[in-house]
Amino acid sequence: MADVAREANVSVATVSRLINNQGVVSPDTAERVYAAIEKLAYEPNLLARNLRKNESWVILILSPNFTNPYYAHILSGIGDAAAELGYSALIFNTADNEVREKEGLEMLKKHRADGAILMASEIGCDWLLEYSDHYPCVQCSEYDPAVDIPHVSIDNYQATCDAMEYLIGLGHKRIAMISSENEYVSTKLRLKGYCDSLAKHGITPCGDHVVYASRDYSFKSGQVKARELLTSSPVPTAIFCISDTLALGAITTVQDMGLRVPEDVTVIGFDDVEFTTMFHPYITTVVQPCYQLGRHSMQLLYAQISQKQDVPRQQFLEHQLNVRESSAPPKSVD
Amino acid sequence: MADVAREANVSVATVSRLINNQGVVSPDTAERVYAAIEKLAYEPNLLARNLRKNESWVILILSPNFTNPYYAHILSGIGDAAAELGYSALIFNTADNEVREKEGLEMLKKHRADGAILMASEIGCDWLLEYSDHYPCVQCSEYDPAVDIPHVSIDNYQATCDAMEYLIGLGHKRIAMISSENEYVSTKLRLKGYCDSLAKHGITPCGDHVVYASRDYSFKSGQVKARELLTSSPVPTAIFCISDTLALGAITTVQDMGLRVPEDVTVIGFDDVEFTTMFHPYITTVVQPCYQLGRHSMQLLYAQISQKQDVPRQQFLEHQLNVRESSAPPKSVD
DNA sequence: CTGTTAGCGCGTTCAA
DNA sequence: TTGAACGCGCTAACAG
Repeated sequence: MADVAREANVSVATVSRLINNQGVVSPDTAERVYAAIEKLAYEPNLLARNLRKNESWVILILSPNFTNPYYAHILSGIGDAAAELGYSALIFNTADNEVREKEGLEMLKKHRADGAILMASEIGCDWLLEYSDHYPCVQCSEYDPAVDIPHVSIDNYQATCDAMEYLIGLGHKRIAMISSENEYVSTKLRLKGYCDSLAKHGITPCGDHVVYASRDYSFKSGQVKARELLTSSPVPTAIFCISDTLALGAITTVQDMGLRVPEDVTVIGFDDVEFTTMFHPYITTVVQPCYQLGRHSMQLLYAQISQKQDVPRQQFLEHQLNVRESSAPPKSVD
Repeated sequence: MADVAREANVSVATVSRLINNQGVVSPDTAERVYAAIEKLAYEPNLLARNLRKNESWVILILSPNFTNPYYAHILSGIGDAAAELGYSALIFNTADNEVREKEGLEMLKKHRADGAILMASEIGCDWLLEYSDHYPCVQCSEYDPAVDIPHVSIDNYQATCDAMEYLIGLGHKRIAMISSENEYVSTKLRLKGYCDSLAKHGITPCGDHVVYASRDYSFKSGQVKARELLTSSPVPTAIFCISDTLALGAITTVQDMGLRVPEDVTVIGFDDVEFTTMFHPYITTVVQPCYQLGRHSMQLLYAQISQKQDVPRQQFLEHQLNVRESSAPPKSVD
């Protein structure tokens, strides 16, 4: 910057004013400065600027992993929105580990980032308040209703009710659910939506018809749990899975057991990731707007960082039931 | 830091020396300082430290997207290795766009990052030298053999030859290839491996048997191109696809046309992403060690940043052919 | 409209 | 073994 100033015969203050569009600079000096910047290929040193202004223009993304397509799409949305707002996005893999998560949040204290977006917080994450009280934080998809941190998600309860209404409308009565053993609020709400919907229609759920897959919704655990369901009695005519990967696992197992989807068993999923339409039967699923979830999280974070007034604590995005090939009425209505 | 110094009755220099393990500090003053750090929950300000040392401890990852599982796994490897080395990983979505790519690399000039890892560079990327000459850069998976930038990848030529030897060994003679219209070195080398392998066995390739899918290996284009192949004459008995997504598209098309995989047509893929074993037929494919590709890229970048001597310009990782269910001998050997 | 100057928080001389 | 002082490159307050 000093070089530019010398080259243009002005002071560094003038150069600074110009590149920050601050104050007024006469047209001809401006031209000289721009010429010097061009000539010397000058780029401002963010290290110095950020120290001076005490801001990093970096945001932190905490995720249990980046290969799961669900997280990958959210990541994508955050990244794009961040870039548009002039921020750089730092990724931090928590490996689903609270210690790692705290490690990541320490970045905030060290001024490496101006704020953080957290994915996959479980119920009982009040310890997060220690950070969110001091630094801008947003939770994406998962949150604790009892903990007051701004978050964005879909309405998991309503989404599940929609799916259940659809299944019940199809004539299904013996509807099973493959839930998960994690402590996500989405898991809780989906279970509640399932139970309430059955109750509303006077259907008594069979105790064996709710099973719990691995915390990360693995394909394999979907297979295992589907087998459990199909060997239980009475056998369900429909299986509601809280993720597409689980649904895919369930479908393969149904088929391996010599049954057909949807003729013998209906299977529906949740999320709508790519592979739902990569092979038949295309999977009927509840669509989550992952990319938009990411974008809105970033915007919410930005609102906090820029100290906007009345930042919403909660934001719900629209979900949608996509009916495809893996669902149909039950064979015989008993 | 001044607070800590005051609290411990020492100067800031002593505090600094201590947290950087520099010089010698007497045990008892050290203890006082540590106590003060603990008491005040002091965390060094990276903004200031980095300005002083003129380094950011951030590395930049340029990728055309983060949702493609292939890139997502590399990203994961880079991120983990970076964290182990004390670096933070910045993601930058180039959207397969050269302008965006340059935009990303400008981060280096601005001192936002100490180095960059580039994915998906095409042949003819000499313009990159403008950056790689001044800042540490590594190319992951793709590179230009004519451009001297350190890179890590598999041996695409040998990998393709291995796959072709397997197909030919199975008895296939009419082997088609779904390549891509991009300009990646991997695409070139795989095409060469395909041609050379056929020639080596005295098989004259049919001109119609090499088709070019979309640059991003989309599922849909795999379907379209497979249909072209299966309606050409003579009909191929095997299709070698340069990505698993293409292979999956091809398989669904084969099936939609009333044929069976592998009984009527053999299909093999490349990369080995999750869905190769998510439904039948499990896909025979060439395994790329994506995660390791990412890790090694980061290590190579680190070697450059720390000015190690004799940083290798080229690094090949092991590939492997995974034979599964989508490949078999042709029905009739003609 | 422009220049001088202080200081962001730290690491690193140099002198004591 | 410790502390005082300087400066990294920049922005902002103030003076002119």
